[in-house]
Amino acid sequence: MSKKPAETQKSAIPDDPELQAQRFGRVREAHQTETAEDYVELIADLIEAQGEARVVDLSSRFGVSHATVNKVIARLNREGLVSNRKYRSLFLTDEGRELAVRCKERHLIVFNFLRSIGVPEEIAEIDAEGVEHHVSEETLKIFQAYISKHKK
Amino acid sequence: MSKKPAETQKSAIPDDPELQAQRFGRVREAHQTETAEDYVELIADLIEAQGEARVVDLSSRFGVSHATVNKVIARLNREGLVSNRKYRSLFLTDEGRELAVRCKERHLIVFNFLRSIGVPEEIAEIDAEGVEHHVSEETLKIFQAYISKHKK
DNA sequence: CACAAATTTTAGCCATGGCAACAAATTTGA
DNA sequence: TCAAATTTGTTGCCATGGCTAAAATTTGTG
Ligand SMILES: [Mn+2]
Ligand SMILES: [Mn+2]
Ligand SMILES: [Mn+2]
Ligand SMILES: [Mn+2]
Repeated sequence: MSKKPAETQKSAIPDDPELQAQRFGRVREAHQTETAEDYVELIADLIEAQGEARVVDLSSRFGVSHATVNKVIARLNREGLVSNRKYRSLFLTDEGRELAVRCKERHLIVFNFLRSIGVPEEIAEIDAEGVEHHVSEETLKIFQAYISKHKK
Repeated sequence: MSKKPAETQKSAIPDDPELQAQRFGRVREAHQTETAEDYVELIADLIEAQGEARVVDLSSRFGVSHATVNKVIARLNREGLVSNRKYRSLFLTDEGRELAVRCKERHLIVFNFLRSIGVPEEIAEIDAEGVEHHVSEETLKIFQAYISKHKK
């Protein structure tokens, strides 16, 4: 029953269970940090562009209710990424600011890479927003190298 | 306070709020379907490789408890992707099988693309597992074209 | 100032996907 | 055969991130 023709199977046989589990574990980890990453990135952008970041802005730019934003902000505060006082605009802690910088760099590399292989701008914007959280440092370096090599 | 030097800012000004909201909405949509995609894909692989897919296998390969697997399977059943009878191994519905095929194709394209730009095998395996869910059809076509052009 | 509008917070609800612990069924093997 | 081991299912807990509705605060206007 498990005697397949010894041909080189497409892939059929999933790899070692533990290896596979590690990979899925990595994806779950990424999901854990994803919200935090997008929030600090957008907060940093808003502060830079408008001088301050308000719940209303996050709400409209993320496309979620302000109640949701509040709940997430509470978590980020608890985790030391955001510092906020009641009814006042939002600030990043040092840690939050550092994370934002790293995320913006990464986001831009993913976006530029997609553009450089020919993905249309708006599509690249959409894909980058999700892909960024799942690209390893190694792959990021390769993206960066590719961009450098292919820019005029 | 909001008077920046009129230089060409890196990106600073986030784009139109509604556009941005659409992008994040897309990412949230992808997260909705992500679990289903990985499950049907793995179930299909297991059936192909071992003749059947059991809760135990999913549990060990995803690296989560069997209780979690059970809960997800219940949802996939409710959504018409998986058909299962108590204490029996798992099956895909026609719809589930179709989804699995599409997901495997997409997964493979993402993986092969990463390999073709020089990402090491295991890194490519890890990244592909997350990236696959956030790559648009358009980008996928570009990936595919790139692979075709660069295969020896 | 006073009051209306906008913003923020809170409360309470839901679905998903994690977990441990216990219960039930099936399979294995002595 | 039948007891032990394995597998599967169930229950109840938690955190996250969605929502609506209502309350509290700040802001802006007359
Ligand atoms: Mn993102
Ligand atoms: Mn981003
Ligand atoms: Mn995946
Ligand atoms: Mn996959």
